[in-house]
Amino acid sequence: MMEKKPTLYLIDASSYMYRAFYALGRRLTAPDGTPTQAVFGFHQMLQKVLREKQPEMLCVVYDPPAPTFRHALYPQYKATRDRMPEDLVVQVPLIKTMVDLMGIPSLEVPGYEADDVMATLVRQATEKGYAVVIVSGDKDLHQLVNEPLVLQWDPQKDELYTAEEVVKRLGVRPHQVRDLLALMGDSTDNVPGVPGVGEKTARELLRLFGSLDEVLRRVHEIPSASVRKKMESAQEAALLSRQLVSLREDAPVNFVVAECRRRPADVAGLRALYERLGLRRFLADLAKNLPSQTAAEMAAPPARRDVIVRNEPAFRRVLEEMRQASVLSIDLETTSQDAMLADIVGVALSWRDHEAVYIPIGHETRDSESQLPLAVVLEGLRPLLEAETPKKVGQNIKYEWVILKRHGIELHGIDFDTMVASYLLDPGNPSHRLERIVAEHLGEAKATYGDVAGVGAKQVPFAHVPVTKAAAYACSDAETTLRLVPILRKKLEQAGLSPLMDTLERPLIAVLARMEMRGVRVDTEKLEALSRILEEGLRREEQTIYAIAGGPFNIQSPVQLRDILFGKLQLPVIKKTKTGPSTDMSVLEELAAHHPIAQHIVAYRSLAKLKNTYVDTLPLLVHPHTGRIHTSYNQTVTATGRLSSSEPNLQNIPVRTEEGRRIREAFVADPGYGLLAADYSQIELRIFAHYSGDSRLLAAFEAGDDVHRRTAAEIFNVSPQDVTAEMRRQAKTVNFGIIYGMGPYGLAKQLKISQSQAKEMIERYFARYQGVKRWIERVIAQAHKRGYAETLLGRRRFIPELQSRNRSMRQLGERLAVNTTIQGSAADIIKKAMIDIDQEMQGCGCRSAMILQVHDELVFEVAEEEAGWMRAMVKERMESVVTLRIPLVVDMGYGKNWAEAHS
DNA sequence: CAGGGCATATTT
DNA sequence: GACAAATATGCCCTGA
Repeated sequence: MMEKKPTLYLIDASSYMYRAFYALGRRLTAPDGTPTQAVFGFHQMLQKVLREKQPEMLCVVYDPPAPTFRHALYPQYKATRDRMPEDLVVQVPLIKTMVDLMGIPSLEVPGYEADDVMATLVRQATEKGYAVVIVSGDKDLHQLVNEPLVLQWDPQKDELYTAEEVVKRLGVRPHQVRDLLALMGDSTDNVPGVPGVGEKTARELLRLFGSLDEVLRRVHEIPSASVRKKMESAQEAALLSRQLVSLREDAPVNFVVAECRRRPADVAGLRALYERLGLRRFLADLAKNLPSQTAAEMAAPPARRDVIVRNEPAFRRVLEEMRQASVLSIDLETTSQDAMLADIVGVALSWRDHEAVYIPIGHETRDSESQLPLAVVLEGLRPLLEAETPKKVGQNIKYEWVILKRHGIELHGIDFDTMVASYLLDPGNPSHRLERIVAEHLGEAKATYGDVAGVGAKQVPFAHVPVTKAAAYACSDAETTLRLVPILRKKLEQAGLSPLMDTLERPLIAVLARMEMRGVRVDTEKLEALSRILEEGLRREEQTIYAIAGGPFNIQSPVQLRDILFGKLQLPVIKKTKTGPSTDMSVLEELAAHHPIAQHIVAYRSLAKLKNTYVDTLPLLVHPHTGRIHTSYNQTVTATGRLSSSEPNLQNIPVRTEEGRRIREAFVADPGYGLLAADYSQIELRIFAHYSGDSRLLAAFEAGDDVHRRTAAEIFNVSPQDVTAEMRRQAKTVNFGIIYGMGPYGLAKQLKISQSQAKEMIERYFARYQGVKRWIERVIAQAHKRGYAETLLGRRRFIPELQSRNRSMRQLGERLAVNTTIQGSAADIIKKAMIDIDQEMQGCGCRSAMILQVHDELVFEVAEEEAGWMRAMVKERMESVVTLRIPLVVDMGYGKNWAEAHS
């Protein structure tokens, strides 16, 4: 039997260099300032090819320097192209070096463009019976597609161009592509084509005649007189164009199988290159995608000395060593991701690079015969953990803080959190998992939790992981965290983020931990009663809807609902989603005018939402021991610097509707306590006023006016006392819209007015608040220049969208720059207030506690006898946390439950 | 049957 | 496509 021949992958280098260069903008540079975004993008593309295709044979083909034979043919060839940007020029040799070091063959033939070289290799390889995949997104190369032997693939878009796909894209078969390009021309390469003939005409001509030669031979048969005339006068141009776009198959190269085989990578060379370019994370990529043994070794962590502590003498020795340490990395292994429910299974500690210890405690496996009791371990560690030194570091150390506190140990001396540091360095990054941080900043591959305990259905409790396996994992966590600290600290320093870390985010860790632990009391009986009421309402709406629809269906299924509304009832389609007509709230509101069913669906949805998401779910989250609800405050999630809350999310508890307020009534204070709610009044608009220095906006806040009323008076040109409720409502929407960068379209939709009216309203706003307009322009310009937006306390969010070549993406980037500055500064302010207030409360040993944060609001559970003091202290701290050009104002409310406190 | 994508809903 | 930041739920399809 004949062995199957490997497929040859030909990689079109230029197109990916350009694409990577422009796609990533100017964000990536090496420590020495060398731009690296093209190297980065090229690497990503190569990794994808290697990972997904594991090619045995491949070759990267470069374009040679101009001129090529085409310039001899037509001096203006590619004359309209800008010169390669200098920032890209310097990256080309880096990319070539990288390709060489990776052991990937490459070619560059003077006088012949990469396309011609590839065409030649395609011919030679297919003649020998090899299949070829052309790795490129370029449409010129479609002419080489020749199934089944020759295919084109674009790994970045993940599109495979078969002959059929080419027809779909261009409307002609692959062999007709060059004739199509010859007729229509190609503006990027300055190929003239036939003047007046575009893509449509060219395609039609080829459909009628099959080829350019036929078109020219039977030019008198062309049905349209004008096209006929154009063709007659441009025969020369058409033939020249065809020469230009035709790929030559006679480049002076020889396809030699052995020369296209992948060679082993030069590990040391790559390491040096990546180190120099500040792309250490690539080392970890390599380990995954290069089968080469050396590459895997290279990216594996340096050998680490793990000690498993199984008896008391060993534990005492370890404690003695730790007492001498200045920094201690700590990682608890437990039975749950939820710190309030987790039981300790083991403790990993590291205080010297490449060394760590694991103390198994609660493993239930065959190799767990000798484990120290939890109490012994905790009592042994207590003095170290409660002291300021050694300094404690960790990855999400709030988790350890809460668990230790539950065991009566208060962790002191928290010095660094790698998760928080990674977040501050790049808050837009969706992952701050340890393995990703290690890959990026240490260039090492690391086992994940899933690798050790399994994922999904196959996941086992950590206690069932064998001690040796658990130890390796836990030690690697603690030890890599320790080594990350100085590296991340330095990067924070270089970015000017150290003060934000030291004075805001790090002190906040313990504050959030205390809030989570205290939790909030929920009146489950009240919720159960509410559940029954909602149940009844749901049943009633359901019956009504079935009656109108003429039969039962699943109202909660968008698909079935779509069939009923737009099929059976023939209601007009207002807007569409990706999958079909939309049935969301705004659509149903409009449909209410056409058909009574719409309002019932709105009512049903609203009841179902409240019941399923809040009323029936909150009681399930009551902690079995504390009887309270303990949310998680996530410090490293949002791109703007806000906190988020989950399990449950207490930041989106309903407030607008009557039923919603009933839910807030179920959030109650303990007996002897009350709830104090304190919220910043108009904080985002105040920040706007502060930053912009706009005289009218500043005056409104200084006078203590109702800003929305003032805005209404300004944009409707009436005196404040003549502002109607409707005018105020519209002005309020405009004010919020400005913060979010809303355009005429969005405002029109929101206010249900015409787009021209909305446009006029925005224009009037900016005419009255010219300082605001100028500031927005300034912020956008600065973000363009720096590549990031910056908040009041120096938080940075990178905005790659600003470098997009897509206009709407760029505009999104500009809105992000404005909104992040405002929203992020508000987040900075309230975080600082939380720290100040917490410090005040810790200092006086009071019984009251901060329990909730909802972006511009803090909620406290206040001991009745402390209520007066708390009220004054909280207001004072919140209002004086920073000094802006206008005062910060805090509104307060007090009551037995959250609804009452909110007024 | 788990997991992911989508549509929808809630908050600031 | 058009207005920023989040989390949660139910449906429905995909793939083991």
